[in-house]
Amino acid sequence: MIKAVKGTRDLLPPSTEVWNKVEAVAREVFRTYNYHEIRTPILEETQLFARGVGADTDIVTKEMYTFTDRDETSVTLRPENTASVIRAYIEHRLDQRPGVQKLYYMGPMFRRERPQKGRYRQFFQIGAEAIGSESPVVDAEVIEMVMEVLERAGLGGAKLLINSVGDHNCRPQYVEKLREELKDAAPQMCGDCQRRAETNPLRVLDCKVEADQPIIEKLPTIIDYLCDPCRAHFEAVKQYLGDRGIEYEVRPRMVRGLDYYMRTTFEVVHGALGAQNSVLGGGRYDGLAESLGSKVHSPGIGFSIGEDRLVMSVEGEQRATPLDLCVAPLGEAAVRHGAVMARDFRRAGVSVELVEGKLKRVMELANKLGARFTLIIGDNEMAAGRYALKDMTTGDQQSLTRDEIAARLAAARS
RNA sequence: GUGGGCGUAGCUCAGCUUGGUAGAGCGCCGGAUUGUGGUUCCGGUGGCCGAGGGUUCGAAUCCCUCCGCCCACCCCA
Repeated sequence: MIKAVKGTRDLLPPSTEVWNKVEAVAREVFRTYNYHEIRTPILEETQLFARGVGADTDIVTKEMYTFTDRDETSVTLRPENTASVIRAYIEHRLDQRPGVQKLYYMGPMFRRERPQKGRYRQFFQIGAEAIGSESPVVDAEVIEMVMEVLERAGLGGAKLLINSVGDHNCRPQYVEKLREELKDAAPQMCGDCQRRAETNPLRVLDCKVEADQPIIEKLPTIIDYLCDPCRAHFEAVKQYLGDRGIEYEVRPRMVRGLDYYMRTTFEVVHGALGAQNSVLGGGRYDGLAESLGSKVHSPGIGFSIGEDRLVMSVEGEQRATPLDLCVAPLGEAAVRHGAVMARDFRRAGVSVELVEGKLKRVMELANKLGARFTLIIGDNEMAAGRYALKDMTTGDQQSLTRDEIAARLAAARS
């Protein structure tokens, strides 16, 4: 028995209706902010992620699906999409196009982690990138937009967390300071933290071990060490969010896992997601283009929604997709007659299922399919040009002409 | 990579402690006479009990190994 590979899954109806709805909502919101879709390959040269995401990150060191192609180049199934979008931006000289480039995407990403609730090896992201501006106005607009998507997708009770992680100017100084403090503090902390103090000091900040919290609270935060330009940027972002009435919480200890982030970072969390409670993450990446070899400075900011997680927290009771009409032809001649009628109704936008068989069986099936109406076509009906249309909710049945039926169906759909 | 929980019918699960070669509900299919669904009643389909090995006269049940799924750590979407 062949099964879906570990960490991947089949999305079946009616759940796929929810996915489509979420995607449709996102596209509609993106449209109103003048974002346009970009589709990049799922397969990229491994170098792209090593340089873009960061050679020392968990993603690159142990989570990528990498293999050697037949021409000996190393290729990787994309673990995220920002690096690809920037690659495409550089490759196609989108910096030469007028204005800020506002791009969105949706599709599968791959990371070889141990699966658990809300975490899959193939997962789907809906994301957007605004490239070509350093303005905090853009930061606020991007955040506003993604919050709009969440709200219109039906997600309630989500919490927006923001932070600034500084830039190449102030962050190294902060990390240095943190390292210093940790020399004294780390020995009293959990084993993981002692290890992290060496490898990645920033990670100590979001340790969840209860006993470590008092110590962590005394450690300096990046916010206190921001250089003036970074501080001004962060203050502006907060002000613009305030102008829009967007509620947020500053989390000075929030750390992001990708190296390219600088200045603004943000995240939205939601309960009922299990331990993986983050629905989306994003931030500014002003140096990413350069680290991918671009000669033009291309500052940008973007986010990525975990679509699996969004669907999970939005998904309520799923009712089967409604069917407008079930056609029940009685006999061979009626099947031919009914098939033509079905085509005409479909052309008018009505969803139609044509079912052969004994009337009783067809009626039972129509009921199970949730058909709004059933159209019975027998010899009498064909001779008279009037057909029996049964309203499955009320049980009423009327003898109507084609045009009358079309009108009834149209009326019921509106 | 490391823990913990769980694998019995399409689905949700009982049976396992105290071994005697499988059950319920739902679903699916059919019937309750002619071209009418939902409710009810009757009948039926359906399982190498995750896989392999061991103990035993006999294993879904006890023991070992493996595999799979889930949850958590880690990390992140």
